[in-house]
Amino acid sequence: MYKNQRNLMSEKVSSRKQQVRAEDVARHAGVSRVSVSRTFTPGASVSAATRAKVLKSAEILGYRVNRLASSLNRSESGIVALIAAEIDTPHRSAMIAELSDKLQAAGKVTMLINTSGYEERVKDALLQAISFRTEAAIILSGAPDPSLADTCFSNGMKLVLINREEDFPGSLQIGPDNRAAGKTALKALLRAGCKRIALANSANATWSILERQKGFVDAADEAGVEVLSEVGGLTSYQAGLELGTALLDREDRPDGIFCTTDLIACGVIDAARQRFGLRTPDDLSVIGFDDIAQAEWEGYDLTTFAQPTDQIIEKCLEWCTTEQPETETVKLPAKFVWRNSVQKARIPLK
Amino acid sequence: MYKNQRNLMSEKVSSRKQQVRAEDVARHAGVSRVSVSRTFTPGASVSAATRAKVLKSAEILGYRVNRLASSLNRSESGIVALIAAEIDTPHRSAMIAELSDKLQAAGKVTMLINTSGYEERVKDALLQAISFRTEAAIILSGAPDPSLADTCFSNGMKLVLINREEDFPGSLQIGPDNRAAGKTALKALLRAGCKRIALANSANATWSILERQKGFVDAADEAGVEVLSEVGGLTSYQAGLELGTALLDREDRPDGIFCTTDLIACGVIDAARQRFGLRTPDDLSVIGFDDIAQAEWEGYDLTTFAQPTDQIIEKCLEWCTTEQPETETVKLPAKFVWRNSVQKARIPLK
DNA sequence: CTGTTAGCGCGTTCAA
DNA sequence: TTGAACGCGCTAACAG
Repeated sequence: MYKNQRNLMSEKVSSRKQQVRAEDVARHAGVSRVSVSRTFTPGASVSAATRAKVLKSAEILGYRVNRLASSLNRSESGIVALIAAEIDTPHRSAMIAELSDKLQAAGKVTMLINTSGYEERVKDALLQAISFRTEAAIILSGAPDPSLADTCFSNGMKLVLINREEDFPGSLQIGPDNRAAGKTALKALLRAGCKRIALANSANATWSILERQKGFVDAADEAGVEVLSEVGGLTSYQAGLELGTALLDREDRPDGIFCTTDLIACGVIDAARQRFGLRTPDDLSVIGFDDIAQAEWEGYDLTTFAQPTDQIIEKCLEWCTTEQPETETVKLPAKFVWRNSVQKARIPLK
Repeated sequence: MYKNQRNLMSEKVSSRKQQVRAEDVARHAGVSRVSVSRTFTPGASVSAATRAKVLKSAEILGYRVNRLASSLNRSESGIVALIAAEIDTPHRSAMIAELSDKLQAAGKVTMLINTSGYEERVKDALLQAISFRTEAAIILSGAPDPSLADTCFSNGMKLVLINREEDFPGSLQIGPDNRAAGKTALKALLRAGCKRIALANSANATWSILERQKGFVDAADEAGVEVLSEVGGLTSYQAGLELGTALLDREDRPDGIFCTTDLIACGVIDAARQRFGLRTPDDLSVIGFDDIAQAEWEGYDLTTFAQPTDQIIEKCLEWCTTEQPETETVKLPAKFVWRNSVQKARIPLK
């Protein structure tokens, strides 16, 4: 007999993991198992008396609804996958902190999938999300394999790509307007009176970072300004140090540098200060991107662009809870944050 | 009739979310549903021929085993909960990055629960973990309600407390030996020839941070050294700025400061440099704790203690995969990382 | 408002 | 090796 196997076996002998079930609570409370279920289902009709009995018994037995089982039944897992690499990076971790917080507030549960390492992991991550019948997957880094689009869609899984534009039907693609920011950065350096303008970028820049670079370079072309371009290393503080050192070592030393990320900018500022004895903004103007916590630190006081994090997340959640959303691309303006790493002339740009 | 409802209803009319099931694959491959299940169960016996057919059909239909369902059946969810606050903080995010990476490598899935905000959320987080029949919960910040111990235990959920000692039966309590580190810090400052020694700590320090403080102060008492103690603010860079300013403003300005975290240390160093024109290590020796990425930045070059992260995580995973682990408390030595924020005398301490 | 019944998708027996 | 039957814990639908 299967039916009573569990109850017949001694607890210690059982190989199955024990847990308190609705049936246990029902027995304890002297009601039917369904009444227990109803007590924990918002909007279900149970009399106050039964409800009270159930709650009391549940409390005593330490009962919690098994969401694995209820998800299976209602085909709504309540889980949202966050797929990201380098999650210990300032901007990325801030994004994850905000996202997980807001997801919880919306009653969702977040499953974090770390894809640091090889690119292939993004595909695996997505497959894992599908396995868990995740309601949505929010991809913060890397590109998903388009061949998975159908599988996602046929499992009713929403997809959001942050900071990346990809041909992935049915997804929301959202991020800051990187090109516009690059353009603004150039204008700001020009207005600050910079004569020799440079760009510092990493060699393994992502799509969105390259967009910033393009915006900057294009604007320079339009303005007829030459850009000293230094590209190398990873997107990190260390790269910034090296890029800064290389730039400041030049005979035609730049006096205004746009760094595609704040981490790079911090490295550049430290290279200037520690290795060349130069100070921002007096000797050198520096602009970054992301507005990480360190940008505000007194040793950097970095003028930068704040990612429209709140708006991105708001739109994300709205989209994830929409029934059958259409493919959509959203570009939000990055806010220019004036601090004190750019020479005088604090003229607001537009 | 329930049985065929799903197939009878037009896909568009159905309110249930559609998904590819093992049964669909079985039909497509012309085998029984059980064969499909076996194909995806490691170690099950299926003939190569059936297996091939199943895999092909699964590929075509985009089938993925529903882990919600399989978890329910095998009562092993494969999910591990990570419960943490302030996950955008350097040390915390590094910890989460490492943990999630290693968990994945061990075949587990991580559920991230953000408890920033009010303390009560730790309890909710644990309840949520229980609901999802998480195999283990790793608590990185805050203290769980001991009343939940039974519920955790009766659901077979393992519990790990990192950096906190609490009366929570059945759990693993693990972290660095904070007292010993505090002691080492004092010795290092003395050997560096510091005459006026100070401590900078936040006003809302956690248990483990207070331990560092105690270790430092106790060692000072033993050595008969007076400690200028400045306590205030949150455990943050901003607090470090203020604490540093307060300390350096004193008439008996300290020449050696132990900061209970690296973030505070960075603030103190910036206060010294930006507000008083003092440099480390020439005018001031500073020691931190955590060895965050910024400690290595050239502008700080901070002497600090590295958390034994790898060992903590290793032990964590080992413990989580043990059948019925006993309550255990583990203290691991924090590694003293010499950089250049402490005056000369680089004498390794033991 | 309550209890009975059916089924969510899967893995695991048991008997062939 | 394969298929039939059962149950994991739960909720939705049905009937009273």
